[in-house]
Amino acid sequence: MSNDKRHLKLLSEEPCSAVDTSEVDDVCETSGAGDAQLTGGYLQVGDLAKLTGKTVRAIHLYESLGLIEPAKRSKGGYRLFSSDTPSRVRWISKLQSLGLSLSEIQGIAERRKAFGSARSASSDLLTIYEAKLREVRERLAEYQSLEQELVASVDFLKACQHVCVGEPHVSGCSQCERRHEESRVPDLVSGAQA
Amino acid sequence: MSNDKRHLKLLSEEPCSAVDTSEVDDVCETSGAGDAQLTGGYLQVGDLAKLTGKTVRAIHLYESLGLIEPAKRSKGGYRLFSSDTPSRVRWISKLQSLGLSLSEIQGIAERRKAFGSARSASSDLLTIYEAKLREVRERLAEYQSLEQELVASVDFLKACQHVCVGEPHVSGCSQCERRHEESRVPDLVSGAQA
DNA sequence: TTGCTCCTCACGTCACGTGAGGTGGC
DNA sequence: TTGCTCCTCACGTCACGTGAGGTGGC
Repeated sequence: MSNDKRHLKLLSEEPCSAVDTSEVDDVCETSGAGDAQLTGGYLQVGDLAKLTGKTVRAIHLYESLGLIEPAKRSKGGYRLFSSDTPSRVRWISKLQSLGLSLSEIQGIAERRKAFGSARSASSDLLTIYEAKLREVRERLAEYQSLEQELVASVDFLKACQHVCVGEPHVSGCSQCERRHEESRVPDLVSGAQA
Repeated sequence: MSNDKRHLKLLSEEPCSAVDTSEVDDVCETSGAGDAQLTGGYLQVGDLAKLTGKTVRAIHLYESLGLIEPAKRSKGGYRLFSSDTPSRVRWISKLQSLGLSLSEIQGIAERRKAFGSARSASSDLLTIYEAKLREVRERLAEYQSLEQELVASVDFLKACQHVCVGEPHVSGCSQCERRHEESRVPDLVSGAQA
């Protein structure tokens, strides 16, 4: 009935690599030309990308939408981000994983600015997260049933491999399937026939 | 390191509604103008859409890509689909949920046609499904950690509601958070600050 | 000078969404 | 005739991808 067209993108978590020689505790340094220590503690866009698993293009997009902002620019025009930006980008990423569009995320950010009180700001987030928690649990159930169907399909196809001796033609599959007595043919197998 | 840009769309399962007066066992009839019994057992595009939770536009797209095909057309040009098409569309849908693009699905369908033997056709599917099973299990783990972070964030924000008495300004949140002694501030909460 | 990273356009892509203008079928 | 469903273009959308052509910084 409802046309739920939500996309759910999942994060590649990319945790900080262990070596961390800096005193700033929220930023993992990467060795090389873009090292934050060479840019006075700031992160270049490539560093930010690596730390968050996003592309440079995506980060440019988030900036153009007002979701993040470089602390300043180098004299050559390079964006220099402060050390709390990775956390901000991860926040955007996780909200996307929860099915929010970038314009919905803009809305949340703008409401947060508009709210006078901390109480109403946190209450706004609370409402959203409670709803998303219910949705995520539904998605989890759907994924688990997909997992089960994959398991059933793999089992079924392995049985095919044993039954189909002597290289019969593909067109025979629809008849053959009726002879796997064990159980019903999974959608992932039956749908594969044109 | 790797830029995994997979989208995962989830299905709205839309199981057949119970009432089924037809003899065809794979199709649930919907009452009304589009009733398959009025079109000689065939399904109109709107029926197919309802049965699969897809839009008419999506079904047109799948046809243009050669993934499905109407059994015939009415004299007025209406597409008439046979009763096994819903299963085919659900197959497409589930492969999309597994992160396959429509052109990848085209590839699978074309290879299936090209394969001479049933054995090699099922072995092709088997390879794909085994890989997808591993991916789905990774996604499940990621979703579960998202769920946990949502739970932690909801708890945290509820604590905020109790701590923030007297309508302090939002800007105070970053200081306030340090006083919730219980645990670390979740990304979903800390990232919300600009 | 070399090599890597960055800059700003700006068009391309994927899976549809959304009308526009018209016709079929009971 | 009315109302619902369908038809075929064809442009729009969302979150980027992917060059093009040029410059910064060690």
